[in-house]
Amino acid sequence: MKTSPRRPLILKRRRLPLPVQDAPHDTPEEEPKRPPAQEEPSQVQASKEVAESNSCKFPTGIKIINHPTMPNTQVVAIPNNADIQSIITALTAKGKESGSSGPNKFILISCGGASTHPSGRQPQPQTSNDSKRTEIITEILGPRPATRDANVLRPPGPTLGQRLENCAGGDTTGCTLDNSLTNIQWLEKMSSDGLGSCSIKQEMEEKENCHPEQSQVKMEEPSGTSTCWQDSMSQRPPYSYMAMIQFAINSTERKRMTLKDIYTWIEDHFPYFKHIAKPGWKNSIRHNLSLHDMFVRETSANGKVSFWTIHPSANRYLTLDQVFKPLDPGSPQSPEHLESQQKQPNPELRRNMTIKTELPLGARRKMKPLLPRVSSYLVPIQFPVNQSLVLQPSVKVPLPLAASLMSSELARHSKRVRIAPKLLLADEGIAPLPPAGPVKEEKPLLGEGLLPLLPVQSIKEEETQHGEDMPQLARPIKVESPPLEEWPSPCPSFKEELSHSWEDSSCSPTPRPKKSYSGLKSPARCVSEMLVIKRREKREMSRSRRKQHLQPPCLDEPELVFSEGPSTSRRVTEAPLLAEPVSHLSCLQEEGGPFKTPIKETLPISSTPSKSILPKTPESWRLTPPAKAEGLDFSPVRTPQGAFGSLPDSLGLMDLSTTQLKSIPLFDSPRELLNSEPFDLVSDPFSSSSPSDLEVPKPGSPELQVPSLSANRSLTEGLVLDTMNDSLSKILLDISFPGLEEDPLSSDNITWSQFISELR
DNA sequence: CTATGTAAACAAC
DNA sequence: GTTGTTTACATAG
Repeated sequence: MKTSPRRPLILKRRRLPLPVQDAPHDTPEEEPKRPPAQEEPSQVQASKEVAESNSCKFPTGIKIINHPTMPNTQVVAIPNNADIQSIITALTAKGKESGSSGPNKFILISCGGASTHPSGRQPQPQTSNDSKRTEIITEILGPRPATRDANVLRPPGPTLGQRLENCAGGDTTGCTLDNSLTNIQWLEKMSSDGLGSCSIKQEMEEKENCHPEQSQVKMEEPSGTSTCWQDSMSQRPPYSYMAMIQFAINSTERKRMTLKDIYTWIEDHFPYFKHIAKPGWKNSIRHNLSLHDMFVRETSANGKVSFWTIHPSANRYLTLDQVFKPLDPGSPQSPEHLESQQKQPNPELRRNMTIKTELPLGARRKMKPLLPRVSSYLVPIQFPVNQSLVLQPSVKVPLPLAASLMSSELARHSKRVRIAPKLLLADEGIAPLPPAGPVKEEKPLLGEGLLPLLPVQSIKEEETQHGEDMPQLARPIKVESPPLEEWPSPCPSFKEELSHSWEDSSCSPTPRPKKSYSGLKSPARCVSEMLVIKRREKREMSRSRRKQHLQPPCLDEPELVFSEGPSTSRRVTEAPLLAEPVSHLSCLQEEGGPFKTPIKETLPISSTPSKSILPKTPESWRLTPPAKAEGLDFSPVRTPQGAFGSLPDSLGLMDLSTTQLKSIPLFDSPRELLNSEPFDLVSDPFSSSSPSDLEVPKPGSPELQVPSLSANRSLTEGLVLDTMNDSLSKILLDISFPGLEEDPLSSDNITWSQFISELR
């Protein structure tokens, strides 16, 4: 463990063949799949059903709730004393039964558990009454569904809503974050998502809404640095060009935009570029478009117009909204959100920001662009509190697996699982994924963190193996596309890699104009390969980074091929940080479907291997999920809008993808995972949001850390069991109860666990 | 080293 | 002049 105690999450995934125990197969598909798009709480009922069906198997009074935004995902509240293993086993069986269609991912939360915030102000536990609960629930549900989508990933910190509340309340104190956030105020105005062309307008509206001043006032930071809206305007947005491009493109329905429109969008949303930035920023935009494989240029039918699109596999569907989502329309604080998610800028950043344009570039630069990378590990889950189901205690399931898995495999493979919710994205990408580039071997963990995608080991192996030829060729396998819907988000982290990978793969099918990289890679090359290759190439090539590719106008679907056989493919899938292997697949698939991907076929091999060849992982997507993000990346989460439909998760994914994994501690047993303290999450909600923070608790910036979660949300640790992947990962859950904000109870933060317990 | 930003050379329109 | 592609260099982490 390297690391910082703070890092909350540790995920490891093991792929085990979980012996599916016999589990009760009662309910084949219990879960109704929710349309990803919908975030609404409608599903409650379904969840009940499911629970019931399954209930038998579970040992104790376990409650299962359908995840509000994640399809095929259920949240399982487990009593502290429950036999986790048995539960895991049962869930695994259940998941297997359900198959892809049913619930196959389970987020395990200890009821007693880890409560989120220390502070916990739990208001009152009023709870005892069910009625109360219901009320709460209803409220929650009722109030605003919308928010949820927005980002799934929220920083552990107080949610926007909370902040808002707090802030609104005038408690500045409450909003410690705000301060930092203030910098970002400008963001408030922008919300783009999906707006497409309209975005601007909205933006305008938003701007109007937000009176800069007002907002400032609200936010005001104690520090006194009053960041005015203006300032914010003048300041350079904390997003990389790549992230902004993604935001722009993803703001359109078709997910494509002309260069000019991209310029316009950016200017509209980030006044800095319109008024302050040097003209050269456009050159940078173009440079980024050309450089990053994730950006694919498509030509209109008539060939006259070229549109820039984001390669589906790489696309986290990050949008500004995702990055920070304004809870309420109008709520001014959204920006904060963003920041928090992304990384909170350190104090330094703030300073810089405050400084404004005048600062020399160097100075400004310090504000490192934050990609939408969100902290990946936190998996924000908003529970609209659906009805919880109680599973009946039943027999225990045998499960030795869990423990063993956890300890051994997990440890080894540190794969993270993302739960994504949809987050949003990735950074752009956000959040930059783990650096793909370098995927350093050293970091298996890391890698996962960011890019869960690739199994490190495998990669290494491959690397060693392949000299030049890759075995894979032989076995290219097409990945079936997992339903993106299910896991929309993720992909962020690897995104680039993916993109590359897909690109590569694509090559074969459709020879593109561009050069293919070293011979075509067979489609087979998998991500892993890609990575490997990447490394090598990078090393070799080291410097140039170019991508050459042109994308044919619309390809159809991409087919992704994995070099490895199914089993291998699995790995691959596992690898993906994002959400899950599935996600990866899904991503690929997703994309595949829609577009073929032949994108850049050729890459310059030698000379400038850099990006083109290598998958660019880091880039935003890494997304995710994801995350560094980009992605979102901001590269952020993703809801796959385009192909998939909008899933909220993209953001989260992105974020997730990003960094943190490194320091994740391993646990020997599942129980350990559950029990383990939430690291410092509580303290760092924010930090979590920001990768950097996460990694190292910055002593320096206490501010950032928010003491407690706000009312609606709480952080808690949990395990994610993905039956599709047979993986078990530890994660941080950022639970927010939309709508609760208002409710005192909620505000109190009922911890998730508490909440659950109440349900019981 | 990597990711990112910036500048610039060039090419094709 | 715009759009794209590449290189090269600088800088932060």
